[in-house]
Amino acid sequence: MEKRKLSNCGHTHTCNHTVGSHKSCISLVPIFNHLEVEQMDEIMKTVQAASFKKGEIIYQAEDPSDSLYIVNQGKIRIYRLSDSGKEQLVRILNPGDFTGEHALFSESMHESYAEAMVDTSVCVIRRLDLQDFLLKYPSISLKILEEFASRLKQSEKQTAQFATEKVETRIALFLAECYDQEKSSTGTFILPMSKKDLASYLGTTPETISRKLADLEEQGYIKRKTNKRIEVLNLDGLLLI
Amino acid sequence: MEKRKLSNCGHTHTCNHTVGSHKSCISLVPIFNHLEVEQMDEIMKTVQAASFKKGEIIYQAEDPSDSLYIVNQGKIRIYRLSDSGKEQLVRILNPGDFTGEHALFSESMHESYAEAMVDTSVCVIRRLDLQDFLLKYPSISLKILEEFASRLKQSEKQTAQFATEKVETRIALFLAECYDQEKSSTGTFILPMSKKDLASYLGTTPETISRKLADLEEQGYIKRKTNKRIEVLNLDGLLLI
DNA sequence: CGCGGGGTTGAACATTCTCAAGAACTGTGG
DNA sequence: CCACAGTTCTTGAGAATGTTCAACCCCGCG
Repeated sequence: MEKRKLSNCGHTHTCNHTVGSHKSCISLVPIFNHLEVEQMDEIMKTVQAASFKKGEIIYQAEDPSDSLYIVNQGKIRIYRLSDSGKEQLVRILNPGDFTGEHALFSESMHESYAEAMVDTSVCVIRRLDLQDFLLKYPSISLKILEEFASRLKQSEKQTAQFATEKVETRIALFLAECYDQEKSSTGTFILPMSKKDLASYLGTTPETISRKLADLEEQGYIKRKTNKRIEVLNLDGLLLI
Repeated sequence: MEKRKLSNCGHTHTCNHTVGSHKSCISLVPIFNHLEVEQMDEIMKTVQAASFKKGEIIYQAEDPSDSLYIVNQGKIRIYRLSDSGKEQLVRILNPGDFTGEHALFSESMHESYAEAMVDTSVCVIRRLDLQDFLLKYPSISLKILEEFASRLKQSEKQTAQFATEKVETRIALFLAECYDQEKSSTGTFILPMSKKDLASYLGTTPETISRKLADLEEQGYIKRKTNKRIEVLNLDGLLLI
């Protein structure tokens, strides 16, 4: 956190240049997007803005966790370090995504690291402010519970995948998922991260990713168009690996 | 769900024999144990009891999920099946634990299986009843959020462990954790499940479990007293593997 | 006492990792 | 616009780690 810039934009409405972007930031988040204008304004008063340069650490393991971070612009890498020092990429946050939720409702430490992948601006809500708000407007709790439930489901699914599937299968499933999400008409999609990050995310090495992609191409399931762009030739086949 | 017995014990207070056990069941659960007597009674009115014989399935993947299950007596195995048909043990529920939370807040399907490991009785709360209750008493939401946050944290930790640690390390960490939880004065603990289940939980095979335990014993970290009872000789060593 | 399931052990095999070297890409300054 | 430096990516070969399959053991239970 070397050159971090913090500006409080809620209590005084003098810094007009950022208020607008906060609002759009907050309203992007599923948790909040059903709120009335007045409630939204109330939240806005407690929100702070912060920006981070590429490579800066937003929080790290062992830091006390007491804020929710919502991405306004940019990209954030969330990763963990194992006891043996190996890194695992947990997820990548894009505008509208948030992090910091795990410790928001219980006082505790972060167990992961958040790093700005590019210059990034975020909105910060402190735990106590959010808790007040939740007690006042219970409907938000249900939204958050929904989001938590969905993350939990996703995480348990991923755990099961690690436990039961081999690397090749995990890669194939990942490709299929990316393809699904982009649903471009060209039959192609773009890998959402570097192969290095992908390896870390899937619990393997860049070398293995490289080799398996070559295998999949050789077997006619996919075709590598450029470094990051991949064409899917046989989706059903991919899902059966 | 062959011989499942359902009895509604809330709306009429005639079946005294079970009301007591429900109450103790509910009050065991962290989510509810801070409630006032009146609120508790209100919940009790919406709770149903169910019992399952050893081996019976409580719910399975694809079943619509609309209830929270709280274990009163017995043991429940929660597991998943991968696309390729392999099974992964997600967790084992003991009295006071609950399941069904993932889909409680969003309409969806179960993705896992719940099977009674022994004769088991549970309390069931339907989604809509619980949601009403949450909106009425927001403080419960915070408790549930806390529980969710803790599960999410745990699950992400486990995912990261699968992604970065080899089987031997995962086993060592698991042993250390069991040892911690039992903190018996004898320096021993009891494996909480069969080696078969343990293999499924840790994403490996019974053969590997067997071999690694033999290795750990040979290297002087542990000593197998009986089939399930293990003595820890060098905890620090275990944690460094 | 024999049956069956879990548990253990061995040997061959499959998968993935590691290390090392070279190729391709990216961004930067001239 | 090009050349260079620093990455990231790919490929190869050998080593480590786990899995599979098969045989056997052990113990509880009918």
